Amino acid sequence: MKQYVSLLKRTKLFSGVGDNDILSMLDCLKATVRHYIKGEYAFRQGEYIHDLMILAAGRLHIQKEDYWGNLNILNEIRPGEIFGEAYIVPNSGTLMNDVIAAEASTVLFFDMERILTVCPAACPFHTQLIKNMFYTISDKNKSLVQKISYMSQRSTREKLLSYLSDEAKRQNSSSFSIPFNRQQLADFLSVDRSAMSNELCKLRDEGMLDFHKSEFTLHEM
Amino acid sequence: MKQYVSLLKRTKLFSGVGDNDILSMLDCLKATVRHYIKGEYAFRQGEYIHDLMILAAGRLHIQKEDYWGNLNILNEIRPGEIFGEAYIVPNSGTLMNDVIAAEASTVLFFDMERILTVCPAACPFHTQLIKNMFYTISDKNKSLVQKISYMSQRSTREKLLSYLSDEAKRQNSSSFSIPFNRQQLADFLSVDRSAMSNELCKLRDEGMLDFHKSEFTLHEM
DNA sequence: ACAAATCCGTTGTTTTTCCAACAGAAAAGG
DNA sequence: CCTTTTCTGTTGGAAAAACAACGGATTTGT
Repeated sequence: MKQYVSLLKRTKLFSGVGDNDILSMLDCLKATVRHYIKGEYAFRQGEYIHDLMILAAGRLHIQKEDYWGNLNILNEIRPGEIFGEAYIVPNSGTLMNDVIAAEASTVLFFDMERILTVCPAACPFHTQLIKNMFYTISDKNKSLVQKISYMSQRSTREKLLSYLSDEAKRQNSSSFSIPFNRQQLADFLSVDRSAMSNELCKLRDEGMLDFHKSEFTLHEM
Repeated sequence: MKQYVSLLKRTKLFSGVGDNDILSMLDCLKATVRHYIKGEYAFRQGEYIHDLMILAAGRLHIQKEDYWGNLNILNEIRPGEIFGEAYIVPNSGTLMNDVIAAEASTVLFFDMERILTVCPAACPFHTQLIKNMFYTISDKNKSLVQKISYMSQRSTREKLLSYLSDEAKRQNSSSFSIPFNRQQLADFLSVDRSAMSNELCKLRDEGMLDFHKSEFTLHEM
C-alpha cells in the first residue's frame, strides 16, 4: 500500500492528511488494490457495488450501451477521482452502467461503511476525510452538471465549442490536450463521429481553432 | 422551525432521526427558512453560495440561459432534495446557474461547516446525518447520470421514451404524471418543443402511449 | 518489418430536427 | 364573466445531423 501514498496525498480525498496518517487510514478503511488492463471491464451493468473506488492511475469510462447498441460515454474518471459513490446507498440496486478501463488503470477499493462511521480515537484525520470525501463528490457532481451543459447545446458545433472552451479554461491554456479520440469525444458529446469530425474541420477552416490528433489550440477571434 | 419537523423527518437527509433530535439539530446547524413565490429566482448565476439548502416544499428548477438566449433546465429539485452542495467546496467560485421556483417553494438553509464538523457530545445523531447527507448527494448524483442518459439518446423519440419509461418505473405505474409542461419537458430534454410535441403525437397515434396534459400512460406493445 | 486493425477526414444521400408562424383550447387574472 | 395570456398541436420550408461508405494515415501486434 505504501507505494500509493504519494499518489493519494495529491488526491482531493486525502488532501491535508500526512503520509503516515494516510497509511494508517488505508488500514482503517480496509483498502485493497486492483489493476485493469486497457479495455478491461472493471464492472458491468447489473453488478452490485459494495465499496467506494478511487482511481489511482489510468483512465476509466462510465458508459452505457442501449437496446440498439448505441454506445454512450456517460462520464470519464481521471486519476484522483472517485466512483461508485452513488451505489453505496442502501437498497440502491445494481449498477446501471459499465465501467471500462480506457487505459491500464489502478483502482483502490475502500470499505464505505468505515468511511462514514467516525472513529475519533483511531483516526484523528477522519473528520478531514469526511470533508474531503464530500468535496470530492461535490466536484463530481459539478462535472456532471458541466457535461449536461455541453450536451444541452443544440448543435454539434455548440457542443464542441462549449466543451473545448471549458477544457481550455480548466487547463488554463488555449493549447491543451483532451483525453478522447474522435469516436470517444463523439460518444461523450452524444453526436455522430463523422458529423463532428466535419464540424471540427469547418471550425479549423474558419480559423476558430487548430488541432493535431488530440491536441487543440483555440484562437481568439 | 417546529412546523418543518414533520416534513424533514420524511426527507433522506433526516431519515432515522427522531423529532426532538431534528429540532435540536436544526438549532445546531443554524437553520433558517425562506419562501419563494412561483417564478421567483432563489439564486442567480454569479452569486456566492454559503449554505446547503434543502427544498421543504414546492419545486425548483436549476436552469441556464446561454449567450443566444436558449434556456436549458439542467435539473429539477423536488421536496426533500438538497441543492447548492457543489458550491460548498472552498474556492469553488460562483454559481454557474440560475435557481428558480417553478412553483411556490419553501427552502431551508443550513450552515455547511457545521454539518461536516462532528460534534459528538452535542448531537448523538450527527454521524447519522453525515451518512444521510452522503446518501442524499449520491442520489442526486444518480439522477444527474440518469438525465445524462436521457439526453444522450440521439433522437427526440428516444429521449422521450427513455425519460417516460424511467418515470413510469420510478412511480411504479404505467400511468403517471410528470412535473413539466411541454416547454419545460423540451428544455429538460434539450429538444425543440414543437418537434417534441409532434413526436409525442406520433407515439400516441402509433399506440405506444396516451397523454392528457401532464398525465401519461404507457402501453405494452 | 510486415500484416492487421484502428483512426480520421471526406463526401453525398437520407432523415431528422429546428424554426417560424398560426389557431384553437385552456388557464389566469381582473 | 370577459379579456388576456399561456399552452399545445400542427404545418411547411430551411438547416443540420445521421448514416453509409471509402481511402489514406497511423497504430498495434506479432
